[in-house]
Amino acid sequence: MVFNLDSDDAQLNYPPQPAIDRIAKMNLFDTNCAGHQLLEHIANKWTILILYALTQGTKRYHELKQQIVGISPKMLIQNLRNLERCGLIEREIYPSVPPRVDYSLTPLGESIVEPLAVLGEWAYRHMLDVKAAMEQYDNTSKDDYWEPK
Amino acid sequence: MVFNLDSDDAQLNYPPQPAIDRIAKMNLFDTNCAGHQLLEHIANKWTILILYALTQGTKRYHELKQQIVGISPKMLIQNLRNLERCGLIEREIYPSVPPRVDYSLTPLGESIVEPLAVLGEWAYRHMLDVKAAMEQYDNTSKDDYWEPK
DNA sequence: CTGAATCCAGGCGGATACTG
DNA sequence: CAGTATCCGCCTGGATTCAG
Repeated sequence: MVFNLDSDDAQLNYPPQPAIDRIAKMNLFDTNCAGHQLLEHIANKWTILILYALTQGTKRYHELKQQIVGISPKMLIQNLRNLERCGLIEREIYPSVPPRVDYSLTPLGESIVEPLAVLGEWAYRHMLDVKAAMEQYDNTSKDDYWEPK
Repeated sequence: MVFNLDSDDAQLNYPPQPAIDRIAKMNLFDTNCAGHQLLEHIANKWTILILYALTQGTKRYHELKQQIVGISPKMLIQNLRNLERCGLIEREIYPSVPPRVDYSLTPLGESIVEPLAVLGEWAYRHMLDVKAAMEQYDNTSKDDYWEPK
């Protein structure tokens, strides 16, 4: 097998090392580890959805607001700022009237698209399994497992 | 190309379709979509760390509490219950004195290990880039971009 | 149109003490 | 040991309004 060293992501899954070993090598449990803190930034609902939206290309503020149903302007801006601060997205301002602001992924931002896509696909493919499990849990646990006060 | 239908994960990355196309096919932006709600459950710091820990095998309550630095008993139990409800982990009770409770991944839970490992590796490999970006952002933005109140 | 600012309720989440 | 229960600060995050 030949590694393409130009692509960071390409060699990520090869050689196919067990996930347990790969995880064990990272000290993500350490609060002081930068990777731990980075995970905290990424691991939230809105951030992930914003990155999903931006994989489709450059978008304006109101386009994002429209696509990401239910997000408030405050949360949208807050997460956009956060992503910009992390260097994952870029903010470009066009000094026109009315103003126009474009958001797009940086190269670093594009590098996280693949991992997030994998995660999203897992959610999409197993959502019914999880839904069924939750319903069963809610039914059984109430009756013969634990009384709900 | 031959798909191994026995393995869910095996066919996830093949054929190598662009992430943008794969994401576009999922309506994860729809709040009503079960996949969207599932993402909300997964996308939080503690849940991910718990799943990371359990990839190393069955663990007891206090082992998890010890490994996941900084988690309070309340958050640990809350996230464990949540994961159990989603069908990702299993809780086994040994009626002994003192009591012993083992937590382990279900087959469904094991299926998410790989996506999470990919995400963790991304965080680990790019944490310095992000850290540098954040520092630069904090320095420049304060002076010549926006005054901090 | 793109935000900033303010207000405010709800809930997240930590600390602690306690139970089986 | 493995949680539960309670208190409570504070921060999230929504709604709304206003500004450039």
